[in-house]
Formats: sequence, structure tokens, C-alpha cells
Amino acid sequence: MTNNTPVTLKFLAEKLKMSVSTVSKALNNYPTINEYTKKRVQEMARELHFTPNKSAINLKEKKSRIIGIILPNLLDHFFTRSIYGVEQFATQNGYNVIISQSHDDLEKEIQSANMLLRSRVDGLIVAISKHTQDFAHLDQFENMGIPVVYYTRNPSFNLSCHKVLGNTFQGCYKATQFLINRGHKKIAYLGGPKMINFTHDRFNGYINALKDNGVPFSADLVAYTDFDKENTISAIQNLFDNPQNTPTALVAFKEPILFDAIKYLRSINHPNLDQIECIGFGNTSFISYLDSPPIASVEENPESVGENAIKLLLQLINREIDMENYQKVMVDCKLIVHEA
Amino acid sequence: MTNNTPVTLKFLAEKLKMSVSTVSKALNNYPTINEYTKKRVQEMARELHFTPNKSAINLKEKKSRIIGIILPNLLDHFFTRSIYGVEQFATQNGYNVIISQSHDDLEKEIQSANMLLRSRVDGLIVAISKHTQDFAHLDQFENMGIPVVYYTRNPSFNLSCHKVLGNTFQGCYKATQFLINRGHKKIAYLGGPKMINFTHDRFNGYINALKDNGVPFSADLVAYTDFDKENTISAIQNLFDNPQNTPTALVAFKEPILFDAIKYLRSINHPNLDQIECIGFGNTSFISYLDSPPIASVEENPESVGENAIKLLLQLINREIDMENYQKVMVDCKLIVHEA
DNA sequence: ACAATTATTTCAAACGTTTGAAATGAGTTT
DNA sequence: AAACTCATTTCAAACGTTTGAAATAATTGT
Repeated sequence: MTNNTPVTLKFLAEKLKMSVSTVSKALNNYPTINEYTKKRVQEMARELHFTPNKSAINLKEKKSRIIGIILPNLLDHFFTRSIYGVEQFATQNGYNVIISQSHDDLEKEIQSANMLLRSRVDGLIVAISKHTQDFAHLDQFENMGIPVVYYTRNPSFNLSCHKVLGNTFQGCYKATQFLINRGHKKIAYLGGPKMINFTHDRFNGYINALKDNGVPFSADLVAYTDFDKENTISAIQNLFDNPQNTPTALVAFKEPILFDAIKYLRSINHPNLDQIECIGFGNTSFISYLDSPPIASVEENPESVGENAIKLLLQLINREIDMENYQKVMVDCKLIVHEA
Repeated sequence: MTNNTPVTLKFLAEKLKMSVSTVSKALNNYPTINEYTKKRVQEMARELHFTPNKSAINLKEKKSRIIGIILPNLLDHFFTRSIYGVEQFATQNGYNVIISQSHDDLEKEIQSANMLLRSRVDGLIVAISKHTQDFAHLDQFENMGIPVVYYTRNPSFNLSCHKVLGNTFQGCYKATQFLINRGHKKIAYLGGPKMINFTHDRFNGYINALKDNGVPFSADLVAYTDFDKENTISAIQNLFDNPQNTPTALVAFKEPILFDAIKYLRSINHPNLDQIECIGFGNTSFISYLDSPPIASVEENPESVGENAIKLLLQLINREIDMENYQKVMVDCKLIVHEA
């Protein structure tokens, strides 16, 4: 049932014995085209299943109505949820989205960037890989006048770029404050990989909450881990190695890390485990299945982060905001207290 | 720092004082072009950051080197993992991937299909929405000579399409067999939404394993649920409502459903909960955090499903397999027994 | 009936590439 | 010096669309 001649404007024009431009204008509902003509053209187009060729349109219009997203991976629910926000708003505004995973690999990120550049995306939203230090592959876009919005993972030192971030400082502050309010004095902080910049923002939130409440800070109560399990366990061992002076609460960088930590403490039958209250970033749906769930979660509102990123990007694309007028948008976190 | 004149072949040609075709051929490494010329062109291209315009190429070549994926959503790890397989193999073969979520909404699925059609994807991989009964929006592709591979969720009644499926019959058979081998006689089956076709394949796997082992079947031991929590609970109530004649094992359609079930049984303090052995489809990473984890999981190998889908699709695109020669590929499931 | 006005359609160029055919240029051979 | 090679470059058309300007057709006023 395969058609051999593709259905193009030209083909329609020949069928209808009129010019290509009339057909084009009729389909695009130009006011100068006679209503009856429009009807005939549209009917024929429908009948023959005419589908405009986007490549041709892009070429002519010099824009693709595609926006690109580069992110580390799709297995992290933060990112998949953020895409939801992007896609929703993009589609509403007539844009399509190409998602490309870097798998936290710089080489792959460069490849993704190049392919999106060749595809002439109208704008780019990117969460950089763990290893991105050099930004040549991303700067290309701005050099070609294509706006870039960094979201979540961004070059922290660089002020000359547009950013949309979770207000992770505030999230960690809230979490710490919450634990202090519940009477905890020895609150541990388990941070994430040090090269991810907001590890430090969270730490600052933690520190500031302590300070503002007159709770003394102790370096013994701070440890770091990457997402690796063994690493987490040894960090936890450091934090909890002193049985008579053990933390009573824990703020963790991300829930999977927290779960590993809790699991470990259970496995060694930590004496005060029941009294330890934990909070992690993420608000995973799986929490409801855990037997000793965290007392609360820091909800980072990824959909909102995504939505803010695409909103900003569209403003840049439409030149409603000047590209050199660098924006920084912060999305608040919300502390979700889980029912007992 | 925005360039005003875009760097095109023409622009390079003018700079180098040669014709557009020479530049094009030089960049594409034509043998008729002088080596020194090639060097000069390539150098200039690099220097000016020339990026070929994919829309123009697509238009000329009549192919996009893009393959489209439509799937219900990205929150289900089955799908995100399957994408991994697709992307990997696609990239290796010079194809890019556009992912579009239907959110299990038919209208959205139709929109996605149309946009991918306009983008002139070279092939389509699709897992249909729960509500897809009519396939006009997907048949369009085949009518235009664009191959379509259905994966996982597919029109079960339709033999005239290419399919890549998890061998869900075999997976459920294995799970049931495993439980029988462990001495269970009263094994419950908790199925998924009836409109998802492989709900029935799994049921058949269950039934056949019972039959092959001479274990009597009882309709009381079968219940269905969609992904809704209340629904699951009432299904579980039906299965376990008779305290003196309760199942000793359970095979569940999908792990989140299983987790809801277990959680409910705990919440009512079901007397024999400790003896009940459960298996679900999915092999979620979160299992390791559960206190009463399933004894085993049916691993559906989504990466492999994805990889098989893209492999088949590429063969169809390259006309190595005739489009009318409908293929059906089954990917085996693996039973993963969790350590105690 | 003829110009003037308005409605409608068509022309033609452009977007950035690719590619077979034709042209050019530099050597060779006679 | 004419004729022939061969290497290299250029021409020109094509892909499918959009759009301002020009052309044509239909309607109105006088």
C-alpha cells in the first residue's frame, strides 16, 4: 500500500490544477485566498494525507521549533519528572523536544551537543555531566545565537549563563530547621559528590540553620559520598562510629543514598536506630513501602524546575529577554512530612 | 559575540574563493577533490565553526537519520531502560532518537505520531497507550513507507505488524514453576489491567505451569487490578479474605502492585505474612531496601527489548527485511532470586 | 463601455545541501 | 601544434516549502 510519489505541495497543485503558492497559502489560511479554493485544497490535502515536510519548512523559516535537552540520564526520577514540565509547556507553545542522555560522560555530552546543533534546535536546556569542565561544545550554541539554559547541574563559577536551579540551600535549611525543632542537637549531614556544585549549597543551608538556631557545628557530623554504595557505607561508618556519641538525626543528599545508609545501620543493628530521624532529598514514591521511612523528604519540584527552564528559554528565543542579560531562577523546595 | 552571517557552504566558498560544490565535496571527502584543497576547506570549516544544516541535508537526501519512539511515559523504569538499548544501538549506526510520551492518552499519542511524521523520521518504535484501539495514526507511517516496530505494548489481535515483546508467558511460567518447586500449592495470581494484552499471556504462563506440575487451579486465586492503589487493595482482599484458606504465594503483574499488596497485608497484620512468598515483574532497584522483599523478581530485560526493536527497525529501514514480511521477536525473561 | 478598484492567483527567488554532467586546465603523446 | 588524457573544479538542477511582488480576473462606478 506504499505510495510511490510523495504527497507534496507540488503534487497537490498538479492534482488541483493550481499553483504551488496557492496551495501553500490555502493550507496556511491566507486571507487573500478564496474561501472556496481553501476548502478544495484542504479537502484534497486531507484525502491524500498530505503531511508538510518539516525539513523544508525549517530550512525556509530558519528555525526548527525543536528544543533540545541534554541531561545525564533518564533513570533518575528528578530528570524524568523535570522533562514532564518542559514537554508540557513546550508542546503548548508549538515546540517539540529532543532529549539526549549524556550518561554522565563528557564525550557523549559533546556528541549530543553537536547533533542538536546540526539539528538546529531553537534552544537548549542542559544539565551538565559530572565531568564537564570545559564548555566549548555548549558555548557554540550561544555563538550561533541559540539560547542555552542550564538547569540543576550548572557551571557554578560561571555567572555568564542562564540558570534555573532548585533552591537547594533553602531546602536543606528547612530540613535542618525541622529536625532542630523536633529537639535534635546532633544532626549529621551526608553530602553528595563534591564536584556537583549544589552539594555545597546544601551544606551551607545545613550550616546556616544550625547557626541561626544556636546549635553548635561539629565537623565530625559531616561526611560525603558519591552515589556508590560502598562509599556511602564508609561515610556512614565515619559518622556513626562512636557509639556513645552518635547523631540522632541525618540529612542526606539524595534518597537512594539515605536508603543505603539506613539499610546499613539496620544491618549492623545500630542500638538507637529507632530514635534516629532522617530526611533526604527526592521524595521518591517508594518511601511509602519502607518499614522505617524517613520522617520527611525535601521535594525539589522537578516539574517546576523544568517548567521554569522552558519558560525562560522561550522568552530568550522570542527575544523578550536579551541573551546577554543573564538570568538566574530559583525554584523553592518543599518539605514533605510523612505520616507516621 | 553572536555571528550575524550564518556559516554555510556558500559562505565558506566565498571566503575560499571556490565554488560551493567544491566545498561540499571537500568536506565529504570526495576522491576527485585535490588533497590540498580538502585540507584548506576543512581547516576553514573548523576555524569558522561550520555546522552542516541537517534540515537542508534531510531535504536533499529524503531521509532524516532520526528514529522516533512513542511510549506511555518515562516514569516507568521499564521504558527508560528500554530506551537505553535503543539509543545505544541507534547512535552507533548514526541515527538520532526523538522520544515522545503519550502519557497513556490517545489524543497525545496521535499528536506525537503526527509530529514525528512531519519530522520525517526514518522509522518508528512504539509502545501504544492503554486506550489505543484504532491505528490510523500509526498506519500512516507504513503507508508512507516508514517502518514501524511495536514493542511491549502492541495490538495483540493484529498480525500484520512487526513486534518485539518480552516473553511474558515464559516469565510467568518460570515464576510459578519456581514457587511450585518451593512446595507451594496455593499460588495466587494478581494480574494487571485487562486491556493490556500481556496480562493474559502472563495468566497463561501461570496456568500452564500449574497444569504441567499437576497443581490444581482455583479461580479464587486469581484477581486483577489496574495500577490504582485502592483497586489493588480490594483485589488483595478478595484473594486473602478467607483466613483459614489463604494463598501461600503470590505472583504479581508488576512490582509496584506487589509492594502495595504486601504493604496492605502488613497493615492488617495478616497472620501468615512471613510464610507468603511473592514474585513480581520488574526487578526494581528499590527491592534491596524493603524489609520483607519478594523472594524473586522476573527481570524483563528492557534494554534487550529496546535493542531488539531498534535492530529490527534498522533492518527494515535498510530493506534487509521486507516491510510486509512481518516479524515477531520474543525476548526471554530471567528469574532473579534475591538473597535472603 | 472603460477606467478604477478590489479580490485572487501566480511568479520567482530563497533557504543550504548534494551530485551527475559539463567545463577547465595541465600534462602527454603523436 | 593539434589531439588526447587525466585530475580537478564548476554548473545547474533538485529537494519542499514560504512569501513579497507582479499578474490576472472579477467587480464596481461612471
